[in-house]
Amino acid sequence: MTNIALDAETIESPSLRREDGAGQTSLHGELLAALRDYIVEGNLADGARVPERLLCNRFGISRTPLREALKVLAAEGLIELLPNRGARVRALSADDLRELFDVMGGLEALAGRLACERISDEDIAEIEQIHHEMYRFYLRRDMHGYFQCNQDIHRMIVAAAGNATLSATYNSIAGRIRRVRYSANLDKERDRWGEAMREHEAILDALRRRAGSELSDIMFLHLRNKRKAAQHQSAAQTGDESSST
Amino acid sequence: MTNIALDAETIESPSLRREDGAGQTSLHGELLAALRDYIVEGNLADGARVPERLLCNRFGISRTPLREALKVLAAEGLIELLPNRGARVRALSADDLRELFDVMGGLEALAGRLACERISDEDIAEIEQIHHEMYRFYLRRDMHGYFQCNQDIHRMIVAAAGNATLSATYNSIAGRIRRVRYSANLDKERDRWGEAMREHEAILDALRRRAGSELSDIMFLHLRNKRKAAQHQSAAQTGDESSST
DNA sequence: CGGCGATGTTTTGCATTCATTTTTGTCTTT
DNA sequence: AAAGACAAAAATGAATGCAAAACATCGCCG
Repeated sequence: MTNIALDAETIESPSLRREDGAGQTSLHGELLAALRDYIVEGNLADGARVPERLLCNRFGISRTPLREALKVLAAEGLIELLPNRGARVRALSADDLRELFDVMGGLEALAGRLACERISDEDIAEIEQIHHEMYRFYLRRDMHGYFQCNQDIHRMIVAAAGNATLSATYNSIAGRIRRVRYSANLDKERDRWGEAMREHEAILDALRRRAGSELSDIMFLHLRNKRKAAQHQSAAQTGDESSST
Repeated sequence: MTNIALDAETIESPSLRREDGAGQTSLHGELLAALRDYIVEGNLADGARVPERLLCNRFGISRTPLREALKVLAAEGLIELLPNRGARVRALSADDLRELFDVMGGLEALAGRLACERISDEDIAEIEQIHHEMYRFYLRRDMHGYFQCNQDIHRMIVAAAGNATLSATYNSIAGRIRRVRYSANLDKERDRWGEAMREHEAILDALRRRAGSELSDIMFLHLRNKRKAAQHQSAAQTGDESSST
């Protein structure tokens, strides 16, 4: 009776692990997360239509729960629904990226401000530790490690804000941005790298002093600079590669 | 063949106007908006279960599109889905309100900052006009008119930020907050009223000077004070009414 | 008399079905 | 040969059907 028998052995059920141990994971929630990852990880090209039938087989479910998940993803802004023409992966225009980065900057600015109000010395110490680790990666020119630490720090600041609504909103925006590939050649932006390190120093300094308003500014500008770097690189990719001004 | 004939004349189709004129309104979108309004406007009590069958009749649709809309509203945070136990209207705890107000403050702070970067003199003049109108309402102690202008100003600043993603996020958060009833006896908070007016003066001043960072601070603190007022009042309502300290 | 378990009803979640719409492929016409 | 028209095929959007879970009612036993 299952729809699994449709195309014989088409089914790999790539995700959808039904771990019922701790959290009640209500197929819908699982599927939603799986499908979101599937799209965020770039398994579908920009603007491509979302193949319902295929995904149904892929995840071993019928169209109803899949379509429910699609509506949610559309509300999140990850895909768009064209009436009678199905769902498309939403391609991010340069303007969309500008918007997303700025909103992300606003949310991080808020996170910094709130974090100053309630962060403990221990949490600051923990962030400092990651920061030093990140610095070592920076000295070693280890992009991957640096990037990891960088993300951890930002995540920790958002967490330190103690605001679940903020975290959820932040994650949603971050997920949408994550779709774009900052093809790892950030090496070209060596200057930016050093600048980013200095900004992180300033972030830590403001955090230590619990200077909320100040940290808020720094966080926003930090993201603004990140945005500029991303835009610059994006332009360099789509345009000619040689003209580095 | 319509399912309208279910319970004879039960159908009033309270919303769901199918205006096909300009925008393609894809039943799903219509239903989503209608259902959101239905809940935001308080037609269902806090924590009440969302009656699928009833709403299907109410809107003249089957369970499938309704359930799709419910998933989206759950993702938005307006309702919560309990596995195998349907949807409940999400009751906002004091902590939820704190979070929502702070996020709203962060978003308005961002809106102010961005608005300073790109707002035109004409738009500022327009805001000033509303501001003066609001001031007249304030002098006349006309709560309703004041409140209307107030909201208009905040909306205009968000719009002036020129960031659709920000607007969407802002509207989502604002919608969730709107569920709580600031039962119109804000009169009790006369002091706060004057304070709010002064804050709005400062907002306009910063906006005129395009002092983004400064405006950002003011906006956040403005919302923070609003939050305090709301919390204070909420406490007064749930607790004893007489102790106005 | 109160707590507990069985049984029938309702509700939920998902699969399936059905009516439209869109898309594709072919054929005709100029 | 290109453009348009038509028809077949597929996909979409919504309704309905069905198994399982929750809920309620009632009888049973302590």
